[in-house]
Amino acid sequence: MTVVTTYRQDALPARGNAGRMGTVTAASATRGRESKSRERRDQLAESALVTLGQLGYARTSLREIAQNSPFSHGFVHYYFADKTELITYCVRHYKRQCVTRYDTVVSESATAAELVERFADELVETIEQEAPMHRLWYDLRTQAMFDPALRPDALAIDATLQDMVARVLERYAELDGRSLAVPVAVAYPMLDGVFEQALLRHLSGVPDALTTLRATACTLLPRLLRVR
Amino acid sequence: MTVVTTYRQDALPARGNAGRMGTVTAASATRGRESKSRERRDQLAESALVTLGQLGYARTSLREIAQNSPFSHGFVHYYFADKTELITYCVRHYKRQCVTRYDTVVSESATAAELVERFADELVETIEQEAPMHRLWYDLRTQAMFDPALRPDALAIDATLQDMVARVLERYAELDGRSLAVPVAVAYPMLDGVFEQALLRHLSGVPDALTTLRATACTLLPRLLRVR
DNA sequence: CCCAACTCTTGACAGTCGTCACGACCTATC
DNA sequence: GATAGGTCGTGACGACTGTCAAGAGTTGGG
Repeated sequence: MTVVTTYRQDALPARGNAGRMGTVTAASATRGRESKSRERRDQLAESALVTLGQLGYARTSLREIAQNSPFSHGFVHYYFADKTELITYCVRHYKRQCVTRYDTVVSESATAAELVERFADELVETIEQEAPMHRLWYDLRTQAMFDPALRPDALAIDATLQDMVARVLERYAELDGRSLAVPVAVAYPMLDGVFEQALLRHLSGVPDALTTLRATACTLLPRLLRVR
Repeated sequence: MTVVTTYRQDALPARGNAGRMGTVTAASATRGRESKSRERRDQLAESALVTLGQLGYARTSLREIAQNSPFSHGFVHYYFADKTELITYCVRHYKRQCVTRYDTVVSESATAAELVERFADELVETIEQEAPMHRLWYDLRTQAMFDPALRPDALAIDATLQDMVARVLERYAELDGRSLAVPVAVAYPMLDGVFEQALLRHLSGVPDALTTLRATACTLLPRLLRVR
């Protein structure tokens, strides 16, 4: 069984106005349709992300997504050709808002010590507020180990998250007047592993999972800089 | 919908001789049956682990497991009451043989430098030889974030793996005459994150994923010890 | 040698899944 | 205001799932 994966533009619906559409119609009307179409897709993605975060990738059916949204299950297949197309669109949609998570920490911290503290706080707060979202991300990344169709997205998001960590660490090094002891490509998986473990333990009801995460971050970050 | 989870002994089959059986039968025959029952369960687990490693937790059906084994799909339900019972039994079965993975590295390395080299080699070899097994483990751990029934097993296996890493690192510190700079509870998630990232990249066809893993391990381990 | 218990296979049931065709509704254009 | 096309809900199909009942096949004890 061979699977042919075709890349589709994010803005174009699956079957809606996907075909030839600018034949006679005015360009303005087409643009109006396109924007409305994207709007619908984003509405559905927003709703689907909640369900996906609750149930996980495998247990979430298209019907369940539709049921937890103001739309019907036929609506889903009108705007998305496939289940995987919906999923990847949802995760890309989530990615956009996730990247800016630590930007204020980077821009507002005046000293290295302050940056560490605020970074650790933000780590904890992220789990407290968006634990379902993050387990969904880990779910997708793990499924990418099995399904080749998910790998480009998983690797791309990983790269984006690594860039996010890079901005934090490089600003931290700059504030402290030192340089990074390990490349970001090493530091990111390390921090990610610590974060993932804390997420699992937090979801499992381990009481001090988040306080441990905070302490770990505070002791770990200084060790990522070169000894003076 | 409430789900009642009942813990079952590993040695007892689901419905086979699980009921009252030692009424008139000789105890020796009962023991013989028990051992044969466990043998059957292990045979099925061995076969199921291959399928699970190929398809992943969600995509693997009981029929698929049976089809890739010399047994029928009814056989599965004769020895295992539930799908989750089969899965957890399989993973426990795998856990037993995984723990001893780095024991020779610990016992045979004469110097700290040799231990680092052999540990890094073993990391790479593990991915090369048992990538499907490890993505299955990551799959199960991620599913535990959603399904509470899997959490005890996931946390238990994580603890076992952490103990394994602890034996390596403590021996490494001993050989080098230094002490660990970070507790093992921090070092394990770090190394696990690096390993997980390398596994994903290796499965995704990134060419230098394993050589990068090896280099990372060699530079990371010395940084886990206190400065002299 | 027979009978009973154990072992395992076959077949089927109820439910859910992704997918799609059909038709109703709405909107805008002539 | 008729009409064509975009938009979306309803219903159904086929495939697949976990689960279980019923009955063959096998084994061992009397």
